[in-house]
Amino acid sequence: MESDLAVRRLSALAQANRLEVFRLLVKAGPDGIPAGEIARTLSIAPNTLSAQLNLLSSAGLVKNRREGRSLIYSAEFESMADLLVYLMEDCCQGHQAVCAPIIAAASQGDCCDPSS
Amino acid sequence: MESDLAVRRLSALAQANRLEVFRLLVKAGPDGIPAGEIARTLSIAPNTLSAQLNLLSSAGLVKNRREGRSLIYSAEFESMADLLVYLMEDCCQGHQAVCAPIIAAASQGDCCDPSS
DNA sequence: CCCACAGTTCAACTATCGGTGAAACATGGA
DNA sequence: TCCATGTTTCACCGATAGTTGAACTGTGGG
Repeated sequence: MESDLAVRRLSALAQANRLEVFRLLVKAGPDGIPAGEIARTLSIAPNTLSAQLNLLSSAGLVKNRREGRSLIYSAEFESMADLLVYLMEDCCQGHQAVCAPIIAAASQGDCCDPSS
Repeated sequence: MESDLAVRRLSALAQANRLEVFRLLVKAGPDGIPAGEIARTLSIAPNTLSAQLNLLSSAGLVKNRREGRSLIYSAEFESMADLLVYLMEDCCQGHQAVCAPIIAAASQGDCCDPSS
């Protein structure tokens, strides 16, 4: 990934509302959530939320599809994975303090089960 | 980790200069680099860099020690690990698209060797 | 003690960001 | 066709971030 794109994704996540929105969408999974429901859930004005979703979308962290009158937003899981891999890429020049806890967390089921 | 702290760390990394500085320090390892050398390496004015380092420092991503006339900065690897774990925590509600590539990257030696 | 060097702090400027109200657009039902 | 619903777009405002020049602190050498 290019440094520029990493900065755009990091700054897309570097705001309380957007981080909450993204985490909500991540929890929701591939099915996603309509914009209006996100707005009600997080108590964000619809127009404000729309701007935030636009930003997340142009950073490639979120996508949307229309379903009737609703726009369903969902997380772009691969982009998120790219970002995390990028942040870890140059982490371990002979010392494992960075990655070891992450692998441990993943292996202990804090995240997904690596055995499947 | 609290959401507030995650936002502070993400926004500390969400800027081209600071992301480069942090990655440089990560590559440098625990020994760290003097502020002046960082400034020369990345062509950043010393006072500008100082402000950036302050921000990274107050986010807990960087620490410094004095050595003679130099201030040696180094990455806080545990904080970085905390942040990455936080971003992965709620990632996998029944689907593994997020974490699988990360574990794969770590296992394939893109990061550190998980076997040791 | 004085000076040079390494960094930091301060004040100021500009640019960008996040939020709001009003209006517009898109879709589906009566 | 008209209207209600769901969402976006636009213009604007206040607040915050990043950079710069100037002055300051702290350390070591002669």
